[in-house]
Amino acid sequence: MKPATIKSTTTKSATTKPATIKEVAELAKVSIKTVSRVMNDEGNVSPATRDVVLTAAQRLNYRPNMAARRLASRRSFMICLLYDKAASDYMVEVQFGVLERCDADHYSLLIRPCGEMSTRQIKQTLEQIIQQSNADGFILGPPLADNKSIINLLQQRGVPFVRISQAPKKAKQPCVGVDDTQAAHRLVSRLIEKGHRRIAMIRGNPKHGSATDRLNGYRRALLEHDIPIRDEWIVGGSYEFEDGVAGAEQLLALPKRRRPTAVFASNDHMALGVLQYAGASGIEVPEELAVCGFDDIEFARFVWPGLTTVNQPIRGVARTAADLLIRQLKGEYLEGVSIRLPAAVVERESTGPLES
Amino acid sequence: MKPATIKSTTTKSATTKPATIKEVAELAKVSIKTVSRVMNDEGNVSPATRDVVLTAAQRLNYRPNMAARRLASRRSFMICLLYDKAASDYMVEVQFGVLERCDADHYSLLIRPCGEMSTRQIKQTLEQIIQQSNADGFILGPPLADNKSIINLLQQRGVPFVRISQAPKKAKQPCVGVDDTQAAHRLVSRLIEKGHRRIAMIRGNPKHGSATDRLNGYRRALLEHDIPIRDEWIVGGSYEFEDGVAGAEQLLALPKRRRPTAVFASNDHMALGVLQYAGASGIEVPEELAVCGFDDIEFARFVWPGLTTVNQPIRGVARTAADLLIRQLKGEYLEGVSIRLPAAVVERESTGPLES
DNA sequence: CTAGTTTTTGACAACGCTGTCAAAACTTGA
DNA sequence: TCAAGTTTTGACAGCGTTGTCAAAAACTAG
Repeated sequence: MKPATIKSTTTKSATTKPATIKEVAELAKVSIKTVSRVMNDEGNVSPATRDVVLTAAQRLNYRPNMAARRLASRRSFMICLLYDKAASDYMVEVQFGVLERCDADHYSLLIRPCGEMSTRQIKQTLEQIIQQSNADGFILGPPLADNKSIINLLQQRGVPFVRISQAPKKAKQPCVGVDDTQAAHRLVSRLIEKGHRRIAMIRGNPKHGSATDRLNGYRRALLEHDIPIRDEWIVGGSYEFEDGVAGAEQLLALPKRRRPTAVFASNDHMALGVLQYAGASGIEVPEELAVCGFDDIEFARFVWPGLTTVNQPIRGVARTAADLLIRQLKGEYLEGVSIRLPAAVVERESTGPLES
Repeated sequence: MKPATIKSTTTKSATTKPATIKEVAELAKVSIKTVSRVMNDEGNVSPATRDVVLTAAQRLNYRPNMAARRLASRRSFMICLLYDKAASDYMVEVQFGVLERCDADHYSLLIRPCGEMSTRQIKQTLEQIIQQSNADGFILGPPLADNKSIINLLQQRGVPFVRISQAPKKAKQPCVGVDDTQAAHRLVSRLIEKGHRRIAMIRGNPKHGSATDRLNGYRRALLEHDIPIRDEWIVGGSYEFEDGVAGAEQLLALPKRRRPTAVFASNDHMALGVLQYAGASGIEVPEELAVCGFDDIEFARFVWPGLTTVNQPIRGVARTAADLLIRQLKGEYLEGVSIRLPAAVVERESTGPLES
C-alpha cells in the first residue's frame, strides 16, 4: 500500500500542544509503529514511506515525547556524571565535553556532585539514580573513578559506566585519561635541560591515581638523568593551594646548599601556593626558584610570572568518555578499553625566560 | 476495610528488578491509587493505611518510576538551568545551589550551557527542551536572564522560570540577585575611607546588568564624598583578564598627577589583570596602587597580594532561585517577586595593610 | 505463474504511573 | 436511628511511546 502524499497546509501554531506520534501517523496515513521506526532509524522502512513520515513529522513539528519513550523502552536516555566537587574549572570542562557528545545522540545529562558524601552515601545515591531515574550509564570523574566500592556496585548492578582516571589499573570497565606519567616526565626533563639538578616535588592527594603517576614521571626523569632522588625534596600535599604554601616553606627552609632550585608541584593550585609563598618571602621566581605545576588552570596564565604547567585535554577526555559510554549503550563491546590522551607542556615565565 | 498488617520477610535481593506500585499495593492490600496517594503526600489517607503502605514500600525498596510518573502526570520533575559559559567557578556554585534545592524535592536538573550559541539557536534549543524533555521550569543565569527575546519566548510558552540577575527591571518573573550597586558602593567607600581620592574603575561587560550596577555603585560613592567623577578614570572592559591588563596600562599611562591611586575592577578576573600588569611593570601594590575586584573567586586569595573584593552569596542566590521556581511549580503565585541578597566586602592586602 | 523467501507494515498489548469519578466507609446532628 | 454530609478508598481509563508478532507486500528462483 502506497502511503499518501502530504498536501501542504498552514504550520501548526507555536502555542498548540505538541503533536503525538498518532497524529503524525494519521497525517502520513501509516501506522504509529512505522512512524516510530522512522524516528528511531530502525531500518526496514521503504524510502518512500520514510519520506512521507518525515515530512508529516516536520509539518506537525513533531518531537517524540521522552517520558513515553523512556517508559516504553525501559531506557532513560540519560547518563549521569558523578564527581567529587573537584576543581571547578576541571569539572566545567568535563561537563562541556560530556554534553557535547550527549547532544549528538540526544542523551540528557544528569550531574551529581558528591563532594561531601561518604562512600556509603554515594552508593545510596547511586542506587536511587539507577532505580528511580533509570540512568542508562555513568561517567565517573576522578577520584570516584578509582573507588573500588563504587565500581563494584555499578558492576554488580550491570550498569555500564566509563571511568575518567589516570590510573586504568586492570579494571574491565573502559577508562579514559591523560598520560600523567609521561607528561610529568616531560615537564621535569625540561627543568633538567634548563640546568636544574636540585628539583623538588610536592605530591598530590594520594586518593587520586594521578598523584602517583605524576610522582612516577618525576622519578623517572631524574633517574634517566642520573640525578639522585632525595626524600627531603619530596614533600606531601593533597592538591590544595595551602599545601603549596606549606611545601614551599618546608623546602625553602632547607640549608642553602640542599635547597632546591626548582619545584614541581603536582597541580597548579599548589604551584600557585608556592608562587605566593615565594612572593611573600621575597624569593625571586624564576631566578632563585623555578616553579611549575600541572593542569593549566585558567589562572596559570594570569599570575605573574605565568606558570609553566601541563595542559590536559580535559574536554577531549570527557568527550571520549561519553563516546565510549554511548557506544556501549548501543551494544558495542568495549571491555578493557583504555584510552590515554597525551598532554602538552606549556612553558611560561615561572621556569625561566621563554626564549631559552 | 482495614488494610492488612505486613509480616516481615526477607528483604528483596539487590539485583531483583525494581518493585512497582502494583506490587506494593498487593503487599499492602490496598489499591494502587492509594499507594500513589501516599507516595505523593496527597492527603486524604488514613494514618493507618498510610503506615501500612509505607512499610510495604520500604520492604520492597520501592521507588516510583520517574518515567511513568512523568508520562502520567504530564510533568517532568525536571528543571533546566540555562547559562552562558560564564566564569566556571560561578557556574559551579550556581549548580550546587540549584541542586541542593532540587534534591530536596526530587527534581532533576538539566544543565544547558549556551556559550557559543546565538539567541536564535538558544531559542530553538529551548523549544526542544520544553517539548521533548518537558522541563517544568527554567532558571536563567546571567546574562541570559536579561535577554528580552528569551524571556518573551518562555513567557509566551507559559513555562515558569526564574531569573538570576542583578537587574530585576520591571519584569514580572521572579528574579534573584545580589545587590551589586550597594556592594560596589561599599567597596569604593572603603577605598575613600582609606584616603584615596583618585579612584579609577574598569567597567564590566555591558551585556551583563551587573556591569551597570557596579558602575552606579562606584558613582554614588564618589558623589556622596564630593569627589568628582572623571571620565578618564572610567575605562571599558568586558570582564576578561585581558581587559584588566589593558585597563591598567591605560590608567597607569596617565601623567603622574592625574594617575589614579586605586582601581576598582568590575570583577576579579580584570582585577587580577591589573595586578599582573602592575607586577610586570614594577608598580607596587598596594603602596603605589590599590586594587580591588568583585566576585571573590577562588584565586582572589591565592594571589599575592591577596585581592580585596566582594564576596557574593552565589550558592544562596541559586538556592533561592530554585526555591522560587519550585514553589511556583507547586502553584504559588510569585509574580513580581524580586529578591536581592547582600554581598560582603572582603578586604585583603591589595588595598593596603589589613590592620587599617 | 507459483512457491518460497525476504522486506515492509500494522494491530495491539505493554510500560508504571496519575487523574477522574464514583462507591464505600465513616461522622454528625436531630 | 437515619439522612446528609465528609473522608477515605478503589476501578479504570489514559499518558505517548516501543516491543512482539503476525499479516501483507514485494521480491526471487524455478
